[in-house]
Amino acid sequence: MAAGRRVAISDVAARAGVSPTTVSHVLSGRRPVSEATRARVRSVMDELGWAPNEVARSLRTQRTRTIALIVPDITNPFYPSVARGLLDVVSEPGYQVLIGNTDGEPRAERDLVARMVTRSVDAMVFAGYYSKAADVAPAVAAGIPVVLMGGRKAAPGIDVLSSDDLAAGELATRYLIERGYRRIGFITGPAGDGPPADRVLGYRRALGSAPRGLIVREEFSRAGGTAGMRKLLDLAHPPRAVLCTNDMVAIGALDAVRDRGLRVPDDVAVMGFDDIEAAALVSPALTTVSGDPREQGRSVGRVLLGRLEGTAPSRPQRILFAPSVVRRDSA
Amino acid sequence: MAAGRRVAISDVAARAGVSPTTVSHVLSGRRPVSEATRARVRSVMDELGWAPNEVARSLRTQRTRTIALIVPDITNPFYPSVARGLLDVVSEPGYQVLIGNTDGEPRAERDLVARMVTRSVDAMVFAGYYSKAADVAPAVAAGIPVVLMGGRKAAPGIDVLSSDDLAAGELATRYLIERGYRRIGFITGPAGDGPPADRVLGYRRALGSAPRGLIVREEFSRAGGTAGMRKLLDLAHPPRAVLCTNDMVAIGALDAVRDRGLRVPDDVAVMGFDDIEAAALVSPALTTVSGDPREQGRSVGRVLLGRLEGTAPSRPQRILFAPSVVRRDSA
DNA sequence: CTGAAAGCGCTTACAG
DNA sequence: CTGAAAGCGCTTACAG
Repeated sequence: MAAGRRVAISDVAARAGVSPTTVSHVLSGRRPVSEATRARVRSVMDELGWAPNEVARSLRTQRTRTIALIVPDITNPFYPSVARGLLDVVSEPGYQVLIGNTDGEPRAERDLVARMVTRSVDAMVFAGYYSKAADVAPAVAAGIPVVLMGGRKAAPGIDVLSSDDLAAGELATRYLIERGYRRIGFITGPAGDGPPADRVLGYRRALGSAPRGLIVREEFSRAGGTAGMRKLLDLAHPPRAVLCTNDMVAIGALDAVRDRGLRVPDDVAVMGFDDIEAAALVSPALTTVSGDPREQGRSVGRVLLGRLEGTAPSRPQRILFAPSVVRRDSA
Repeated sequence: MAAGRRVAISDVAARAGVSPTTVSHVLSGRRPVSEATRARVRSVMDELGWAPNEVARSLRTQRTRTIALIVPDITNPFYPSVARGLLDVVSEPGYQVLIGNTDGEPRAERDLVARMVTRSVDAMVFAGYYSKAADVAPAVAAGIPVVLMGGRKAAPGIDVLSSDDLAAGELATRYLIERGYRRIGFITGPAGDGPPADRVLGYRRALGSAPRGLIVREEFSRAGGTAGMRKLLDLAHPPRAVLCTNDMVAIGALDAVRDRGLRVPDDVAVMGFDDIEAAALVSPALTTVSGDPREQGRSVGRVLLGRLEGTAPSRPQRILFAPSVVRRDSA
């Protein structure tokens, strides 16, 4: 299939009767080349169908124009959206993205980070459920700019971009309050920290007073949502609105309301977080709070591009993404 | 940040008092190295934290251990699953995947294919809504093995793997027939070819006789499904079961049934294709036909690996993926 | 069991 | 305006 040797810059040079140096310069425009020479070289390039070998170029320039994107599960719709946003901004300047899937396994994470360093990626975005600076230490040591998504704090050489879950919890709660709800329940997961805990924190903050017995802990799943909603509905004074830690849990909560022969939002309003695709498709369509993952990806791309262009070796950033309410029918 | 020059194989060699040749050989195991030397080199590698520079290695070996995955929209959940399946099989042998998003635009497609060739990817998977051999010609010309997903026919240097949509249409229809349905409707999209047309073809084939007036054409959308179902329900003899060209259309059909105060599946059974995430989450949960995208990705990976190992320069393959019914509550 | 040397295909000081 | 040469960091014939 491969018709012998690939054509190289030396072939173009020979055929055009110039040196490789000149060919390189007509390509880059980094130094003047006479009009005549330029035209001749150009036409030989076309004739031979030559394009510079990126690998050779990378070895020489020490830049690969490659960005590593390491995620726990590319199948979780949040990450493809992030990838899309990242591509939106880095494709134009010529970067490509190398994808890695870790399943959240520390071993796979270490392996992937190491391999990406070995491949001399120009930058790295590392997303994890609980990302820490230690996870990307080898990349930082190699001088590769990295942004951590979903982490808690910036560190030397590491920018951190995360959803503002506290703000999200607060926003959702205030949205409900503005619509006249006073007794608002919350179905969350097992105790712990991270995004779920922050969402509850925001809820408490918006409410001012700590709601008594209105926070229920279940699994992070549809079944968990169903169980949680049942408990809330069985209360002497059930809440008139309930916040669910994510959309999947909210969908489970919807199931429970339907099973009881009640109506959403007339009998209970239900609200989720994340805005997964299904949120718009269930019935009633779910009102939820979104962190706009594609925009997060774009933002990550911009930060990285800034680091790559080295415009001011500024101190590590921590950016929190403002959430917004996606208003639909369930609340 | 970068602490000066990266450590290279020559640094390891110097420090271990051997030649780079030997260091390379202890790494590759391609020729015997004395026990003592090997131990010394190994310990210097650890001490210096050296790992071979993949870029230099690629330039020398002419292999990048990189596979390009070019898709129309990484945000369409089918593709992340394919990506996952691909990673499942190619990660172990050390390949990484470079992702490209085309939005189905011919210009972007051409650009990406060209760039990937320039980067010397070892293999390419190109997925499009209507993939053609011409789209990947530059890769084939460069001797890069490519598999086309969603294309119609194999060609020299190109393997084609697609969902078997005809079988899917047939399977869905037979499933319904076995459950006692006789009048079966079909909501499809505007006339054309490709997967939707094949699904209808399979339906006709399973039915034997051409159903009169039970095929309805609408947009490929939720609204299209709603409109289509309304038409079907307005018939003098409405069908008792309806197949929808994809899950989104089926979800729209569900909306229409609900609006009429009818019940699924008691009054009408509804079935979709693709098994998108939302299929399991709507109510009633949608019975659908799946092409198992992750398995498709794995299969693509295996085909590519076979080509890369060059085990038998076999003729181009065309593989059709057998669909299966995902039985839930709507039919 | 080990090493010197060539070469993969570029870009970029250096020199004119 | 142009070219010769070095060098990025490896691997692999070739030689001993």
